[in-house]
Amino acid sequence: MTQSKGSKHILLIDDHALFRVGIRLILQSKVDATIIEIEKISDVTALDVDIEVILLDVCLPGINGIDGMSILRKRWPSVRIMLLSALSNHEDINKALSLGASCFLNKNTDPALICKTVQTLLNNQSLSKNNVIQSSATIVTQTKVTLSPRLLEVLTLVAEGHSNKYIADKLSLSENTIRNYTVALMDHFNVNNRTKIIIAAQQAGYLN
Amino acid sequence: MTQSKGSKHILLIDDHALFRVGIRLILQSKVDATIIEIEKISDVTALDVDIEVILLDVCLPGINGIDGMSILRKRWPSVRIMLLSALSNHEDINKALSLGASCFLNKNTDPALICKTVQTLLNNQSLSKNNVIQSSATIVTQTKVTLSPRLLEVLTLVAEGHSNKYIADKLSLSENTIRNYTVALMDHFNVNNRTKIIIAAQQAGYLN
DNA sequence: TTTGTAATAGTACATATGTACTTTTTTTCA
DNA sequence: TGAAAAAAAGTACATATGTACTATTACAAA
Repeated sequence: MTQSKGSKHILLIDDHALFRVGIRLILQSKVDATIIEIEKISDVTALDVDIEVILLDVCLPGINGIDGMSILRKRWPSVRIMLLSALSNHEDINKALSLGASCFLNKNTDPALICKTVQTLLNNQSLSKNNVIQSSATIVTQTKVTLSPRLLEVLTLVAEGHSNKYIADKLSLSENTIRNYTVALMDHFNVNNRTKIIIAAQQAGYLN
Repeated sequence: MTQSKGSKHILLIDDHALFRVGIRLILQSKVDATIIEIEKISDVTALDVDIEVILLDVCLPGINGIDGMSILRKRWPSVRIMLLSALSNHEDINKALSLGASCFLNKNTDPALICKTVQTLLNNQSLSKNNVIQSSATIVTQTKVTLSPRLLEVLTLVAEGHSNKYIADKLSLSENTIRNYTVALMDHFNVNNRTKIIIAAQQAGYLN
């Protein structure tokens, strides 16, 4: 599988060169995208590309992967993030998923499964539920697909405190449509009212 | 007027020693409080006192007075802030007032009026409307009194995204009471729904 | 000692939000 | 080309919020 037209980009963030080489080797022949490597979260400032998928090590020098997610999200609002960790505890997993990670997986996960997952995310498909927990040592979890541009637009307006009616007028849409979008946002963030949408979106770095 | 029982504290923030001396002289004999002086916003970290009123210069080295208000508000949620400036433009005034300043006044305001205003704020009274704009050069403006402890408590819960019903149960109050409090919060921040309460409170430094 | 404010609670009504679906059209991609 | 997803809009109903008042109690300050 070689690169085609739109050429997507995967960003690999890990401070161990050896691990980066390993991942690159696993993905390179199987996945249709350019792989970019950096060592730590703060290196993203130097990048000037659109990124579709990020493979992010939890344990990093400086800002750790989980706390760094909001920085990455601010930079690329629709990016899908895969967290990688040597050992995985439930707290990390839950925090990562609630902050909008697409999955969380153990570094000793079967390479074929890593490839498959990356490709699914590149395709902007939702991960299948049957790989929620794989085998004893290997953990993979899934959430929903990222927010569409329109949802992101509505999110911004909701976060400015506007009513559905105002947003509808502003975007020349019906109030029902905006209501449907706020429902989609509540589903996405797993909350049940618009104030919690704002709080969750702030924490996940979707705003500002 | 000498100091009595509870001894209140006024914090004077200005980088010009000469001005600080001037203000101290004006206030000392007329106002019933201890006056503490610092040169810049960042010096507040060293303070370990409750402050009731802050006289804050707009033009400061480092963080300017208006931007620094949220830091001061975080430190003392109920403090009443008086902004002082040599020249006063409408933008500054409006921003300051929307961020919860109690008044904005020109440095060449009549000393007697400064004293009277400080004393009114110390007494936790609302400033009278007739000193909104005094004479040509001198500007004084007013807003409401700061949030009571109970309102601050409700604000925190609203800002966590909870419903009126939930907050009522949590505080063992009626839902009607919470509704009355949210109205008070909307009045205070000059907004018309709870999401805007959160946004305004965040900007003013009431949260975190 | 009266005046004022905070804290509490209420009523009644209008409007906004949230829940739970169906439907149509357009775009995208395998 | 055909299936899937995004975008748009609808209906109907339940619940939450916002508006606009009144009322009681307790406490603190002039």
